[in-house]
Amino acid sequence: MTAEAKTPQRTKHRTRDAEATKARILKAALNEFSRNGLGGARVDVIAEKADANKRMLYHYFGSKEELFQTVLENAYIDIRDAEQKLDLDHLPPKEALERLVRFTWEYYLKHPEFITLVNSENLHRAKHLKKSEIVKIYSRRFVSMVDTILQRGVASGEFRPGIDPVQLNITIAAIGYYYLTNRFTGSIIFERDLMAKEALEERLRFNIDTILRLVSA
Amino acid sequence: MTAEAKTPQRTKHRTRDAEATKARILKAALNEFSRNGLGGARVDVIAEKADANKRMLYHYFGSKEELFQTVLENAYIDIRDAEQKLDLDHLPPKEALERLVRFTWEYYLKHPEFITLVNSENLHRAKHLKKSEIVKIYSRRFVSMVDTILQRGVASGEFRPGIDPVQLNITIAAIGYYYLTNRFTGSIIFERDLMAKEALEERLRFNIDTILRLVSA
DNA sequence: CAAACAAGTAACCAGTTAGTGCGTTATCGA
DNA sequence: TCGATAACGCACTAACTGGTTACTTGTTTG
Repeated sequence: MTAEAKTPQRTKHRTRDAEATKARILKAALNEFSRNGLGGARVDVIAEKADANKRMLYHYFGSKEELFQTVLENAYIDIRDAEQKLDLDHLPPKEALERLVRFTWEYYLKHPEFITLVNSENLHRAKHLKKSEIVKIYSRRFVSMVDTILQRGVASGEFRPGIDPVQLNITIAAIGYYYLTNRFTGSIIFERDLMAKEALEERLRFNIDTILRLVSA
Repeated sequence: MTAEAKTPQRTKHRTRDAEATKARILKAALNEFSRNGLGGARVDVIAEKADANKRMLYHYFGSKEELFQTVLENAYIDIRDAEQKLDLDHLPPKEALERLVRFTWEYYLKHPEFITLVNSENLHRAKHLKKSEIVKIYSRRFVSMVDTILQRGVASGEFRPGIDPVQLNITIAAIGYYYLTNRFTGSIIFERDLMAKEALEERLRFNIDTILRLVSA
């Protein structure tokens, strides 16, 4: 099952490197948590995947839940950072919005772990995110991003006024997130492969269309 | 925590009733699975909540996974049945669509277990749903329902042609499902109580608007 | 009404789980 | 080079987990 997993040859003497070990544990934890959820993830498996001793995991992160919280925080920081880099303020409103819809879709597609992590966190009523101050700070910048696009669009007459940026934000996420998180049950119920190349492209086009129709004047 | 749980007084001699016991187990399982997911659910807890012996659970359902499959099947059958009862064919297309959006939203709101169950099933790559023939049959009727509305709307000139009923179906589900399944993380990130009465009403209005704008000619 | 069967129960088991106690070894500043 | 510190690892455990064994008790029917 994990034949190729122990990539770094298990030399008896690996040079000591706290940061590297931490990073390996974090990477393995992200993988295991996203694959099986917080409840289904196994601490022993994380340690093994990280080619680290379980004792190190507890030394650096304290407990399974604290490790989960760190992994979750990192995941949120990563997506928010990527969003900021989009630099939408220099684009015409319509193009900015289209680009955001496309980005959101492609990010979810490239990082299915993010979706699974968020699902797991909601199953636990966001108890870990509640404690995370850093995520709250990042979130504010994100919400105001869409707000700015919306305002510019209204000013130029392209968008209709009165749209709640939070509702728009949620909708942009929803139409991509739902499709991808429920891709397995969806493929059965709709009797088509939702993950086929053309199906994915069609969905992205549909989503851009949905959002533009929603905001158009 | 479960002070009032053992509602039926634990008389030493309860009259024997296989169907009632089965039903109690199923109800308790739905509760436990939706609260904690398949992995997080505990068989002992289900038995206790059902006020039944764990052996009965294995006698009637075989294993934890088979019990989960039954619970999941029942949940799908319930929502499909409710949808059929909407009787949308006798309504003008626009009203029919609005009613479907409203129904979907309210069903998710009333039955959060359904959402959690579906999430759990997707974490397991739909391995249980794959085996369920009955759900596939029910799904077909459901997809054709939206297709019919769409066709009637195009014929009357109210809707634009060329809309894929599957994409529309997915979108209707998505804008409600995402909001509700991520209500905990969402309330933190957007710094507002997404479950407040006015917030829910606003979201429903927004969703109806989104779908009508999407299909309008 | 007795025997056959189904419903129901308690105690138990083997494997797993998150978490630790304690000893070893590499690294680095003095 | 020495000794302090931090990285690392083995082996353990107490509690838990899904599943079972062996049994009792109620119900039905020839």
